[in-house]
Amino acid sequence: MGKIQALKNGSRKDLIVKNAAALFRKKGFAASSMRELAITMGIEAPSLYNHIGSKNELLQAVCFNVANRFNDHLDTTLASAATIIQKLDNLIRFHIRMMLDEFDEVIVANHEWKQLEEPLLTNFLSQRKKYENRFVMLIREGINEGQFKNIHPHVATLTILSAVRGLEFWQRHKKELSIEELENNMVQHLLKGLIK
Amino acid sequence: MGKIQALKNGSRKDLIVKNAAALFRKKGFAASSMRELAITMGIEAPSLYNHIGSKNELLQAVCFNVANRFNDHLDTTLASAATIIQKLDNLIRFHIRMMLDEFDEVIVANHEWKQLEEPLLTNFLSQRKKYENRFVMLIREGINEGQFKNIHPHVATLTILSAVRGLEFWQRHKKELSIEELENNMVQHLLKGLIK
DNA sequence: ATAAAAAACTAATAACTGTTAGTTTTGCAA
DNA sequence: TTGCAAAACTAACAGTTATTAGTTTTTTAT
Repeated sequence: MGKIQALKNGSRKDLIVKNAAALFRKKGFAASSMRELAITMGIEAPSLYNHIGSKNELLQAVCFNVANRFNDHLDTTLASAATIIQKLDNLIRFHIRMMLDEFDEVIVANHEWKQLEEPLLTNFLSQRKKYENRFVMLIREGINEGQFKNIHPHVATLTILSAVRGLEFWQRHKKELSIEELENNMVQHLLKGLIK
Repeated sequence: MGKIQALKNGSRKDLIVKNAAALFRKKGFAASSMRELAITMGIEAPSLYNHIGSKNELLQAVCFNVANRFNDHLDTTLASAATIIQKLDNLIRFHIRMMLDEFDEVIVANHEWKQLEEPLLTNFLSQRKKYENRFVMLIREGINEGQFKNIHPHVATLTILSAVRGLEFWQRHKKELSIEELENNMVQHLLKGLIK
């Protein structure tokens, strides 16, 4: 068997991580075996260990890559000169695009973080809590400035982030709606409501 | 070791299913072992098989119990004399209460249905699709009658159902808000929006 | 008290798990 | 063409898994 093909940009390890994300999403982390992952690469399971350290390391790579992407975007958005509503709009749209563009990775990070090992599990959870708190503060700011309704900011944050996460089930209607239309529909619903 | 204690109402099997739901929620189905489950019952793993047929049967019980609860409630709600908005309000509040009251079971059904075996996997998914379609039709009806904004009804359905499912992360703020206040906040956000 | 049924136990198995050690093959640079 | 590093291979392991078979204990009903 010949060597596996590398991506144009990225090491062989990156390709393994990408295939792992796809496999973990379909079957779940614990129900996925290294032998199955090896098949997607066209090699034997032990050969994977020329490129990676362990199965758990693959999950870590996926989860923290996703976390970093979200954290970086939140940094730049909150630091921008946009209005509160523009910032929130921007954040929602970014979450939607991440769900669609990095489908496997984001879903794995959302579903399988429980299987991370300490101290990474604690690290991941505290990062997520911090992210959520900054989101809450933005909404609280909007309430204080009189632009948002007096909705409990934790509830509003949960509602928004969860609604977007639900896009993992969107695949069925991809053709009916463009990404931009999808974004507009969700943003309108979450910001202005369903009732006329 | 004596016999395990039965619930006041319910067989020993029901208690096993209940403990299984709690275990599966905490660790995930595939990462949970029958030995761990046996420990929660205070017995040895093989003794479980005096009451149940297989590990997978436990997952089936959890998933289809939840599905039946939701289907039954949807039946009665849609058949009621309430207005469209009242029906939708009613459905959202039921989902919220199910998330809080049947925490373990609903989360397991939402997360671990992938591990169901055929033909039950297909059965479960078609039930869920059917449920979702009836939800979509209710919203479409509201749009046609001019009560709802012209939001793509599949998107609105996804937004509402996903937002509520996110209550699996709510535990942290339980004390700050009563269940009724939580319901009111979420319903207002999902029906009337965040922006004033 | 006794018989029957329910439910616990111990021992064992075959399949599968992630991972290692050691060896051979491959592909690129000289 | 040759040498070397990267990356594949085979064989194997120690541990865990769900589950079965067979036996003993416990509870229930008469």
